[in-house]
Amino acid sequence: MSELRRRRGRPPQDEAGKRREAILDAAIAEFGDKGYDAATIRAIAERADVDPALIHHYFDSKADLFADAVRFPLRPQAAIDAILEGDMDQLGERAVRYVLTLWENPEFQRRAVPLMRAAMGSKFTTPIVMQFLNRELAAKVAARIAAERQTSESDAQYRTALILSQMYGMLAGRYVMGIPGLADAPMDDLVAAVGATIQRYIDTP
Amino acid sequence: MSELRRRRGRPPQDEAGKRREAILDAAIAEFGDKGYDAATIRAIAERADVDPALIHHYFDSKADLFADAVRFPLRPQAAIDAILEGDMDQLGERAVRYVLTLWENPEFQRRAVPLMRAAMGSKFTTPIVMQFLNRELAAKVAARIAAERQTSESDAQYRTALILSQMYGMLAGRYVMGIPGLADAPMDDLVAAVGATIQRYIDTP
DNA sequence: GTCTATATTCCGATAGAC
DNA sequence: GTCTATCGGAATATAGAC
Repeated sequence: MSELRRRRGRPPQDEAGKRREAILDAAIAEFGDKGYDAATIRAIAERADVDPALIHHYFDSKADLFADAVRFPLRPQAAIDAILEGDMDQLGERAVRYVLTLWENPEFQRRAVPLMRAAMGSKFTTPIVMQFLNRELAAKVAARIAAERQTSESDAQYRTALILSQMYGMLAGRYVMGIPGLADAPMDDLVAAVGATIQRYIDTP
Repeated sequence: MSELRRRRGRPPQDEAGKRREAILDAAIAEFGDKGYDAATIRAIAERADVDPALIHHYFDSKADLFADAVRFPLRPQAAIDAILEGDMDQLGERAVRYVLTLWENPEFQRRAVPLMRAAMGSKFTTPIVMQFLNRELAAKVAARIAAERQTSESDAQYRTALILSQMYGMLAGRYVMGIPGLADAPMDDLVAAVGATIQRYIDTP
């Protein structure tokens, strides 16, 4: 009995933090498959071939583990500014191409999927994701639109929201839900089609 | 003690199915607030001021309760055909206006939100929602586009997926996540802006 | 129809030996 | 760092009295 137990006397510390990495990797996969609530620490431990208690040794709580698991994708920060700086006429296509290229990176995708799920998960998780999204992205886009197009602040916010809604729908459909026709579409097709939409949300009065 | 218990000796059967309605109403609210996994039968029972066991009397399982709670929104079925029948040139605006009008109905919205959450909830809930969506909606749209525009089946599927992605993003942003600028936009503005997008996804080669 | 009581399982988290 | 053992609670679900 007790055969679900981890094998005992594990070589203490294979290499520095190797098991910790395995835990994070398993957590990303579990949160990505099941969403935050349905994912369990025990299932993550089993997936990482690790004792559940070890997870609590490395991470204080389930919420902390989730935060660490999705930390990576927040990186692109710098590139966003560069994209917004270019000429306004091709901003739509440029933005879509950048976002899609980012998502084609499997490492990014794996960490971003749990965040996309959390954004729609509950009325409690939504504001957490939205706060980050607004601070890192939406505010900058709205400011750029307001400055260039010289519209009111609320109009810029409205245009930004339209852009976000199409971006979210595209990414959710392609990478999370796997909608047929969208998940397997060539990137260039999407850049042209959705890029034109974004551009129109920027331009049209 | 045991003061969390329901008051005993409830008037047997207020009116036919009145408590059952209260349970369904509470379930819609809980599933809408927290999503399927985080919502609990106990919390639903407390919200409905009902004993948890009574829920199991009316509904066999949590999944059954969820299914019954969101059953209503599947109704519009008939109207979809009417919208697709009209002239192709204004199909975009017509579709957006119809969808938004539907969602402005609070009864529809309350039941549709849990479904939208479930669509992004996990890799297990996604196909359940998608199957319904495809059968009731996507297939018809794709057929109409393929017939009218005389494109290949896969091209029609691609266009339909683009349309769905923008629709999902708009509804999720406006009614589920409550994105500022989108949640409070006048319906006519959205009909014009998003309607034009949908129309372009139908038309542009 | 309604509720008490409970079976059964699983959860996140902790204490402490090694 | 790793694992055993377990705490304390909450989950869904069921059996059966009233």
